Amino acid sequence: MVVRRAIKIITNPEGEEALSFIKKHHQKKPEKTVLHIVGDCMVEYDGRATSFLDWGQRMILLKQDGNVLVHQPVMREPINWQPAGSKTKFYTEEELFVVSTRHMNPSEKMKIRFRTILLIYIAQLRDTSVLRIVGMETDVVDQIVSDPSCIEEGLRIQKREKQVKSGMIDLFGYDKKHVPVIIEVKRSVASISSVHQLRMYVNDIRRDSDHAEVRGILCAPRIPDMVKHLLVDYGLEWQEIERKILLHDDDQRSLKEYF
Amino acid sequence: MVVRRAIKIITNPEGEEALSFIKKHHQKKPEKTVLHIVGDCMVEYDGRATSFLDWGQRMILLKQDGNVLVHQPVMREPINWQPAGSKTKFYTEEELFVVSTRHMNPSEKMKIRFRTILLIYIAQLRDTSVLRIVGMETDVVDQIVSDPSCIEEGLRIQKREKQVKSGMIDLFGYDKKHVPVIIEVKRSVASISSVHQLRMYVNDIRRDSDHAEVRGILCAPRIPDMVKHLLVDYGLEWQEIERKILLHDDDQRSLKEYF
DNA sequence: CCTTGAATATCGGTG
DNA sequence: CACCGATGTTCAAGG
Repeated sequence: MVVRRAIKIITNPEGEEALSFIKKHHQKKPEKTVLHIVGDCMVEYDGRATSFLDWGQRMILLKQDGNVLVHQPVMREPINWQPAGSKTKFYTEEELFVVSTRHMNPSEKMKIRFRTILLIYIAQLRDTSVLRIVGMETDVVDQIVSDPSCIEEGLRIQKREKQVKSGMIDLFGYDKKHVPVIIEVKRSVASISSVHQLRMYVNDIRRDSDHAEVRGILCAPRIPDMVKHLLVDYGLEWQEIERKILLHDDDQRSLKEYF
Repeated sequence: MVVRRAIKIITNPEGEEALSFIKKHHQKKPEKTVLHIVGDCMVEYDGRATSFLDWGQRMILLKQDGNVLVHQPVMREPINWQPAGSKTKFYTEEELFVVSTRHMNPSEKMKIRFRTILLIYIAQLRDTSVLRIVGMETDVVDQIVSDPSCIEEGLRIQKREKQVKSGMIDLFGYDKKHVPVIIEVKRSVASISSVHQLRMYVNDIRRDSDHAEVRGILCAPRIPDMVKHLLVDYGLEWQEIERKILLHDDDQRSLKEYF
């Protein structure tokens, strides 16, 4: 069944026209409508930061949850925005159409003044679908727990998520010589801060246990040379692990069908 | 169909209509035009991850730089997207209008199939303005330099951006008892890694100077309790600072004028 | 080109 | 509500 829901459009309106158009179609139930404006505007923002954006042609999107996005013709990110829960008012000021948005906690406000408006549309969109991410990554921690030999022969894992002073150790165990082993797992690229983290854990365990020797292993899909050098400096070890992705059968079928 | 000089609009087109509309107005110079589609669609994505999004009414934005955003009626983030540099093709498949986007390195593809289209517009937008943000971290550093007493009475700043082994110290000076003081400034929320950083700097200075005592102060607008505890553990200090915005005269005027 | 760190990060899960 | 960790993070700066 094809459902065609209402969309209201106005092109090239003057300020007052735009205002009455929005008052008529948006103000009643803004929590059910999206509003899109294309036009030449300038933007002021004050809140967590403060910014000014001079005149230019942009696309403004007001969503049902109060999000307001100001998109330039390039870039993935909006150049300005207001977070969900923001309240928006519309008015004219010196014949210019103004969109003014406020948010509480954190306190933020954004003001968009339009010099020219090319298009406004207002629509009640319905979308109940949720994204299914099917490339379920096999949990590396699970993988190591179920088969510690993938890290090293004779390794026994004793605990996962072991709390120590500096934070939470991903995996804790002992090697075949009964030396304590700390394993820090990173999902993507390991960074220098991962090394610091691991180093702190090793120190914590060294202090708290009677073992003079404590090993630390950093596990990640990719470990830059810089990080490896630092690991060597601190007497730590590493293991580059592969990310395994499991697809469900029906997703396999879908993938083949669509691409 | 309503046509204006700077923006082309079509409403409620069938698949073939939509296709010829886009071929006519977009395909010539996609690097100069933005394209926006509102309609009932489903989205498949495969690349760094893999995902499926079932039918629903969404807003699709193709930007001049190849970015493609799929926006649901809620949320600040696009539910699906393709990065800048992506190439997009349009065609019909079993009478459905399809937008297919590819990106190289990393290899990613996204396919949007439309069941119903409410609106398409194509526009050549011009926006040369850049965002001016005021209230940067350097301002906080400036603030402390110009008035060290905002941190502590008797504090003297000797150097900013002092290079040590582990990195760059934001501010270095001495307190009223001539004890070296290292100040690490964070623009927003301080994290545990900030503590590690500061701790390394303190150790560096302790090693390189003859002072047995070296103080380290973490300055940030917000410091979580966890981080404070860690600071206490390591004998470090902190100061929650307020972001003061130093505005240029014209910005002052703007702020006063607009808010 | 690679790497690093910041962000008005956003967003979801957990206590 | 606060905090923490992941993100298909994105983005800009620096080597």
